[in-house]
Amino acid sequence: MHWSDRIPYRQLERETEILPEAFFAGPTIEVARGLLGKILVHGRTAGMIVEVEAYLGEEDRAAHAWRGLTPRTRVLFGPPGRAYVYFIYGMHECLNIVAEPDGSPGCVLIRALEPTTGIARMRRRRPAARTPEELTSGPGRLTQALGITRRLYGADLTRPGPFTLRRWVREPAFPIAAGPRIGIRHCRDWPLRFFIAGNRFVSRP
DNA sequence: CAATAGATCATCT
DNA sequence: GATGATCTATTGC
Repeated sequence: MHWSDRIPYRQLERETEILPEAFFAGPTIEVARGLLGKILVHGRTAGMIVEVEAYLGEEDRAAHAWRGLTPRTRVLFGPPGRAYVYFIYGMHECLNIVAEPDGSPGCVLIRALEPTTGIARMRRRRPAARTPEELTSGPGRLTQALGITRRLYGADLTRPGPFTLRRWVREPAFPIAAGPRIGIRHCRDWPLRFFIAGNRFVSRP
């Protein structure tokens, strides 16, 4: 029960369904909390979301959308349920999900996953990981493990295909905790980081 | 363990 | 030309 898949791909297809666009059209904070426990799928690899951060629109100075519409932030101002992938620190890709109705630029940063499916493939993509936690605990780590890059910028996660967000047909219950966001300068105290309390795959317990 | 340096580039000033 | 929603290896306790 160390490096083995918790959920085979076939079972994942059977027991989960794609989240509809309406799921992402609500207030960013609600969408962020709602994404906990959902399944991010890319190709034959997948993981359950255990940690996220909400980034609001013009009132949030830490958000990329704060400066308004630019070539990079274009997708944030479009319809919800799309992927906002950006490159940071000359090295890493980060995945966000666009929230709020068309025209309103909220988004949710995916910070950590619990790997469920395709773990052998994830290990090949992340040879530096020495434990299952190091595979997908961190925004740059999980994109590397799942093979997510800027190539997927603007992708629609609500359409059937290799890149989707899913929910369990029978949803389990779990405790949610909140705290300040990580690695930002502005709005440091806003409690917009949400995670599944007690989960080993959260990036900072 | 904790602290820190280095990698390295898109974006905006 | 500076900065950043990070990760890794290395050093020092």
